[in-house]
Amino acid sequence: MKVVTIKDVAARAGVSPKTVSRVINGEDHVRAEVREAVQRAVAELDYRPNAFARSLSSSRSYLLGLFIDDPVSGYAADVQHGALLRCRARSYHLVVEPVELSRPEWREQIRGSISSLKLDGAIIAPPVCDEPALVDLFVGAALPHVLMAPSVEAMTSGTVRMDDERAAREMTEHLLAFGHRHIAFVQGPVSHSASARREAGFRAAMAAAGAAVDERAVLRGDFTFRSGMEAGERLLSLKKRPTAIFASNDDMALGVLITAMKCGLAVPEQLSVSGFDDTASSRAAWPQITTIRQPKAEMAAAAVDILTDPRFRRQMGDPEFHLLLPHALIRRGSTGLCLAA
Amino acid sequence: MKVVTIKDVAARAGVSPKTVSRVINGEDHVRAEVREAVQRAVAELDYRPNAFARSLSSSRSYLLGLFIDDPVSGYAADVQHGALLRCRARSYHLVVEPVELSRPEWREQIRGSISSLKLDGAIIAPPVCDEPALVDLFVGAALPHVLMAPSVEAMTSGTVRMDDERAAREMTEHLLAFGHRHIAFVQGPVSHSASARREAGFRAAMAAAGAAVDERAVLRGDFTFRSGMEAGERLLSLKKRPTAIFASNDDMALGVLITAMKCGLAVPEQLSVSGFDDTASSRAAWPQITTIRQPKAEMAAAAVDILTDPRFRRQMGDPEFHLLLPHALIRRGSTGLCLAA
DNA sequence: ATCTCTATTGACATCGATGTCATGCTCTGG
DNA sequence: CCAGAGCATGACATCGATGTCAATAGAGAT
Repeated sequence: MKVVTIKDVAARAGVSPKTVSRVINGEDHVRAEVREAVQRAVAELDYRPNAFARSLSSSRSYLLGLFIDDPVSGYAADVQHGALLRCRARSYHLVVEPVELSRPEWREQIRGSISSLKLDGAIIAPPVCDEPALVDLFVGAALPHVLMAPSVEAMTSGTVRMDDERAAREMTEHLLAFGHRHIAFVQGPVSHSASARREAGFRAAMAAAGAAVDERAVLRGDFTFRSGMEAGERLLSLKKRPTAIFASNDDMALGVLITAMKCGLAVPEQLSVSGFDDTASSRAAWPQITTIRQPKAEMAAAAVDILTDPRFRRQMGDPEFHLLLPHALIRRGSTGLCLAA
Repeated sequence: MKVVTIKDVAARAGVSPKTVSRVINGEDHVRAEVREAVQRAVAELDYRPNAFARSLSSSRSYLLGLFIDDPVSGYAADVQHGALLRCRARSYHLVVEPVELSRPEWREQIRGSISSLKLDGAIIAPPVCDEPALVDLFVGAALPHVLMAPSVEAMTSGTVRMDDERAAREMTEHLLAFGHRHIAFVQGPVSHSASARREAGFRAAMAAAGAAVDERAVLRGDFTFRSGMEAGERLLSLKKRPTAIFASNDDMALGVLITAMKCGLAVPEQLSVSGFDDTASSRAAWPQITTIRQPKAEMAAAAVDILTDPRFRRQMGDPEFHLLLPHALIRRGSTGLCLAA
C-alpha cells in the first residue's frame, strides 16, 4: 500500500519537490528537458497528487458544489450530468448537495459545506437560486457562484439562463400558426420564477395575435405529472373546451396527454399538447410531445466554465459572466392543425 | 475572511488543540466540564473543521464514491438520492463518478479518483458492478466497496441486492393468477446481470404453472422506452397475440403500454402490461403500471452504512455485509383478468 | 572583463488537523 | 502510606503538497 508522493518523483527525476510541483501545475520557469524528465518520472511511478494536501496548502479545493432542490428529477439529472462532465474535463470534482428548504437546518448544512469543504465555487439550480436568503449565504462567504435560470441578474453572482419568455412566446405562436385560438395554459408553481416568465410569454403572444386568453383555461400546476393530469381533467371538461393545451413543463404535458387519451381524444387531431424543457417525459409518450429544448446540460457546463475561469473572481460583474443560452422549439407529433369547427 | 481554526477554539476554551480534536471526534478521556467548555467555544466561534487538513493527517477522507454507468437515468437518480441522504446523516460526502466503459480511459479515471481523492469507500452500481476488470481496480487498491445488485456475491466486496428472480416469479404468478397463459416477456440487455435473473424467474413460474413459453414472444430490449415500443410493436403483430406482456423494466413497460394504446388496445381489458423497478415511468402513464418495487434508495443507503461501519474493513467476508433487501409487488391498473376467448 | 538582469531552481516554512507518546494526576488495594 | 493502574492532558512530529524567498547561473549590456 505504498503511496507515491511528490518526493519520490523528485528523487527519481533528480530535482526538488518544488520543481515537480511546478511541472504538475504547468507553471513557467522550468527548462524543457527538466520538465520532460519529471513527466517521465511521474508516468513511471504512476504518481497522483494527493488532492487534500494540495488543497490544504494552496487553499484551492478543486471542488464545486451543486446545490439543488430535488435531485431526483429528470431536470436535475441533466444538469448534474452536464456539470459533471465539464468538471472532469477541468480536473475539478463535483459535490452534489440537496437543499431541503422545508427543513430548518438547511442554512447550517450549506454553511457547513461551504466552510468545511472550502468549495471553490457553487452552482445554484432553480428554484433555490431564487431564494435570496440562500444566495446571501454565498455572497456573505465571498464564494463565487453561478445562478441557473434565476429571476434576476444579480451583480454579485454569475448567471446562466435561457430566454423563457421568448421561448414560451414562440411555442404559443407555433400553436397559433396551426389555427388554434382557444389555447389553455398550465402554469408552473410560483416557487419557480421561470413559471411567471413562461406565462408572460404565452400571454404576450396571445395578445399580439389578438387572441383572447380564457382565464378559466389557465390553471396552476406544480410541474408534476399528477398535477398535469388534474389540470387536464379540468380543462377537458370545460364547456368551451380548448383545442390546444400548453403546459409549462414536460411532466405536466405528459399528464395532460395521458388524460386526453383516457378521454378518448385523438392527439393532435382533436387536441394539441405542448410542453417545455425537453426532458425524458416528452419522449416517453405517443405521440411524442412538442416542446422547448432547454439547454440544461450546456447551462451547467457553462456554469462550471465560469467558476473555473481564473478571471471570474475579480470581475463578477463582468457581462461575460452572465450568459444567455439559446433554446429551440422541437416539433414533434403532439401538436397539429386545429381541426375544430 | 478570517478562518477559525482549531487553535482559536483551543485558546478560547483554555485547552490544547489536541483536546479540542478529541471533543470534535467524540473520543474518550475528556472530562465532562472540559468537553462542555470546548463545545461552547466551538459554538461561539462557529468553528468548522477543515475537511482537507483532517483527511491529510488522519488518512480518512470522509468521502465515498458512487460509480455509475448512466447518471441520467431515473434509476441512478434514486440510488444517488438514497446514498446522499445517508452520507449526510453520517457526515460523509458523496462524489458521483460516471463510468464510461465505452471509452478506453475509464481505468485511468477511476484510478485517478481512487488515489487522488483517497476515497474511504465506493458504491458500484449496476451494470458496471458486473465488470470484473472494474471491480478488480478496487480490490487491487484494497478499497472497501459495495456492489449493488451484482451477479455473484464476491467475497472481496460487500454486496447489497434484491431477489430479482423471485420477484420476477411473483410477477409472473400475478399474471397467471389473472388467467393469462400466453405471456410475452421483454428481456433486458445482456450487460445487466439482473436481466438474466428476471428472465429465469419468469421461466420458472411459467414452468411451475405448466404454461408453455412461446419463444417468439420473448424479445430482447435494452431497458429504454424506445426498445419497449419496438418490442411492443412486434409482439402485438404476432399471429398468436399474447394477452399479457411482462417487460423487465418500467421504461420498456411504458413503451409497450404506449404502443398498445396506439394500436387501440384497451389496457388491461385486452392486454395486461407489467414492469419492474418502480421508477417514475411506471407512474407516468395511464393506467399506471403494475410493477416490482426495487428498494433502490434503501439499497444505496445500506451500502453507505456498510462502508462507514468501522468493522467492515476487517471482515469483508462477513455475511452481515451481504444484504438482501425485500422487494414488493405493486398492483396498479395495467394488469387485470384475462378476458380472451 | 565586469555588471546587471532574468530565468531557473531549491530550502524552508506553512496550511490545519490528528497520531504518538510522555507527563502528571487521581484512585485503588495491600 | 505507597506502588501501580488508569485517566486526562499537552508537546511535538507528521500528513503531502505549495508559497515565499534566496541562491545560482547564464545572457546581454557597457
